Amino acid sequence: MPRPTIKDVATAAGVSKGAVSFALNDRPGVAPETRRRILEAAERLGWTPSPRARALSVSRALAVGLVLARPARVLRADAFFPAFISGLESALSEHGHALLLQVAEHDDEAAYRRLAAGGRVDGVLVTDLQVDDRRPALLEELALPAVIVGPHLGDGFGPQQSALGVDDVPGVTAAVQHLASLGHARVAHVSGPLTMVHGRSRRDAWASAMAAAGLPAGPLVEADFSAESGAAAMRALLRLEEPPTAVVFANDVMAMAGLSVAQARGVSVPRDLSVTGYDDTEIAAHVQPPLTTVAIDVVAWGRAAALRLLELVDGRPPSPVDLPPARLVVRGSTGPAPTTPSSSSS
Amino acid sequence: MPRPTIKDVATAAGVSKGAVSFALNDRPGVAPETRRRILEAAERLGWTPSPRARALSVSRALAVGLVLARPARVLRADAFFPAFISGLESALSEHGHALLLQVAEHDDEAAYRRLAAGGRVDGVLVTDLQVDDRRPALLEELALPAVIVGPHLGDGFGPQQSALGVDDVPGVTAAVQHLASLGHARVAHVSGPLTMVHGRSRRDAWASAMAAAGLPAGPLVEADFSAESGAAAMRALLRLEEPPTAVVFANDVMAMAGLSVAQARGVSVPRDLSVTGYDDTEIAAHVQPPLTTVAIDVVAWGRAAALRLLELVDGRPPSPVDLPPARLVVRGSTGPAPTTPSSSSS
DNA sequence: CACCACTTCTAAACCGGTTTAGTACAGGAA
DNA sequence: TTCCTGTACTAAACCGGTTTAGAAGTGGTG
Repeated sequence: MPRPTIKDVATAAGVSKGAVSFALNDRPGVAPETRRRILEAAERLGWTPSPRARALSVSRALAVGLVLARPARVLRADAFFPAFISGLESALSEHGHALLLQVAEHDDEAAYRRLAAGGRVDGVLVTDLQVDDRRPALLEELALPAVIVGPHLGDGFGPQQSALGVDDVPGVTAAVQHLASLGHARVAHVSGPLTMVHGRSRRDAWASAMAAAGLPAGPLVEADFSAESGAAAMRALLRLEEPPTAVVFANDVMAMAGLSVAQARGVSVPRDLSVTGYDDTEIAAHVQPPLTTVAIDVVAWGRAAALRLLELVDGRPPSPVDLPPARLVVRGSTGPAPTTPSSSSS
Repeated sequence: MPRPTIKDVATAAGVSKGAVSFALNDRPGVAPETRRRILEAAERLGWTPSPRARALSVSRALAVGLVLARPARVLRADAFFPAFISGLESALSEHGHALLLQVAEHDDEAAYRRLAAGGRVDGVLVTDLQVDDRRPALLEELALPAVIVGPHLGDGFGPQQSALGVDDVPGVTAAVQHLASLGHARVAHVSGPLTMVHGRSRRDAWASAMAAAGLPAGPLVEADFSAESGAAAMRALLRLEEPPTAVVFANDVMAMAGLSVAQARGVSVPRDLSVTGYDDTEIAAHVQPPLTTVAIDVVAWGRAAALRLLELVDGRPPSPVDLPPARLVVRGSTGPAPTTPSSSSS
C-alpha cells in the first residue's frame, strides 16, 4: 500500500481535501469537533504531508543548498565541513527543511546556477569567500537568498544576503598575546591564501595584535591551509637569517605539519620554537607536543547560519546571534622564548 | 520575471505542453522540424524543467539521502565523509539527482523514517554499519532502496539493497606482511569498535594475516577510532609485560595519537616500535615520523556507491564495479624490528 | 473509393498538496 | 418575515511537469 494522501484522510474523516489542509495548518474556519476528527483520521492512517507536493504548491523548495567549493584533495583533510554540516542540519530539520549538497570542483558559478535554475533550494550558504568573490553578486542576480559564512567584510551585501561568522580577531589576538607574555618578540605568521577572506582576516588580526603588543611585524609566509604548504612555510622560516621564536599558523593542519618539519630539523618545540594552530582539530591535542590552538564551536556556527538563512528566506528580520567566542587552548607547543638567540640543538 | 514554465515554451513554439514534454525527453511522435522549433524556443527562453514538478509527476524524488550517523564529536575529526560526499555528489549530479543530508545524533532510525515518510529521497546510503545493525531490515520495511557502504557482510541483503565497499583485507594484509618482512613478530592491533563492521573486518584481516605469516596472535586492544582512544590503547600496550614491537592501528587518527604517546614515553619510532595507520589522511605524511599507512580512494568509492544506488532505484541490474584497491604507503613510522628485546631508551 | 495503419499532435487527467471562490446554514437585527 | 453577517465547509483552480486517450491528417492497399 502506497503512502496515504490527503485525499484518503479527507474521505476517512468525511470531509473535503481543503478542510484537511486547513485543519492541519491550524487555520481558522474549521470547527473544533471537525478538526479533532480530521487529526484523528490522519493519525490513524499514518499520514504525513508530502514535501514534494507541498513544495510545488507553495512554490518553495523547502530546502537550502550548500556548495562545497573546495577541491576533493583539500576536502579530504578538512575538519570544518563535517561539524558545520552537522550544525546546519540540526537547525534545518527542526524547520522541515532539507540540506542539499553540491560539490563544485572548479566552476562553482555553474553549480550555483544549477541550484537556482532547478528551483531546488530556497537559499544557499556560501563558504570560503574570496576577497574579490563574484558569488554574492551572482546570487543577488539569481535572486537566491544567501548567508555568507565567514568573518565580516566591510562591504554590505544585498538585501537578500547576510554575513555571519566567528570573528577571527579575538582568537588570533589571544594567541599572539599568549606568545608575547612568554617573552617572544619574533612571532611569524603562516597564513592561508590571502585571496581568501579568512586567510586575510587572520593575517590582519595577527598584524594588529603584534602592533598592539608593541612588537615589530614578524615574517609572514603565505600558504594555502594544506599540510604540504604548512611544511614548506616552516622550512622557509627556518632558513631565515633570524628565524622566528614563535609561529602562529592559520590552521591546525599547517601547524602540525610545521611542527613536524621543525622536529625533523632538530628544532625542539617548545624549547627552541613555539607553535600555535587554529581550529582545535581532534588530533591537535594528540601530537607531540600537544598543540596550543584556538578552538571554535563550529557546530553552533552551523546552527546559527542555518537559522539566519531561514529568516532571510522567510523575509523575517534577522535576529541577533551570539556565537560562543573563539578561545585559546594552551597546550605543550608553546613555551617561554629561548634566551640564547635562536640556537638549534636537539 | 519568474522562471518560464513548460507552458511558456509551448505557446512560444506554437504547440501544446505535451508536445514540449515529448520533444525534450527524446520520445518518438514528434516531427523533426517541430522538435527543432521546440528546442529552439526552450533555448531562447532559457527554460529548464523544474525538478519539483517533475518529481511530483513521476512520483520520484530525484534525490538520494545520506544519514550521517556519527555524533558531532566524532564527525569533527573525520576525513572520510568530505571525500566520500564529494565522490557521491559528482556521480549524482551527472544523473540529475540531488544529495540530501540528514544528521542523526543518536536515533538514526527516526532519521530514516523521516526521510522515507517525506518521500524526499528515492534511496539512501548507509554507512558505519554495525555488526548487528537494524537499519537494513528497517529500510527494507520502508521499501527504501539502499546501498550499504562498507566491507561485505556474509548475509545477503534484500532485493532493494546492495553492499559495496573497499575490501579491508588486502590493505591490512599488506601492512602486516610489511611488518613481518621487517622481522616483527609481536604485532599488536588497535581496532575500532568490534560492534562495527569495519572495526571487526580490519581486526579479522589482521588476525588472518598474522596467521598467514606464521606469527602468533598478538595483543588486541579495542578502541573507538577516536584519537583519545588510540592514545589510551597505546598506553595499555606499553604497559604490557612484553610490549609489541609493532602496532597496526585501524585508522590514522588513532595511529597518530598512539605515535605521540609512544614518543612522550620515550619510545622511539620506528627504532623501538613500528606503527601503521589506515586511511592515508593528509596529515599522516606530515607527522614525525611520517606515518606508514593504507591509502584508499574514497572519492572513487563514493562515485561507485552513488552509481549503484541509482541502479537500484531504477531497477536496473547492478553493474560490476572495480574500485582501486587499497595500497600500502610505506613511510617512516615502520622499520626493522628491534634486536634487543623491547628495551626502551630515548 | 473505402478502409486501415501509422504518424503527429492536442486535450485532459494526474501527481498531492494549498488556496481561492463560492455555497449552505446559523443567528441577530429591523 | 426579510435581510445581513459570520462561520463551516466544498468545489475547483493552481503549482509545473508527465502521460494517456483520442483526434486529425497522411499514405498505402484492395
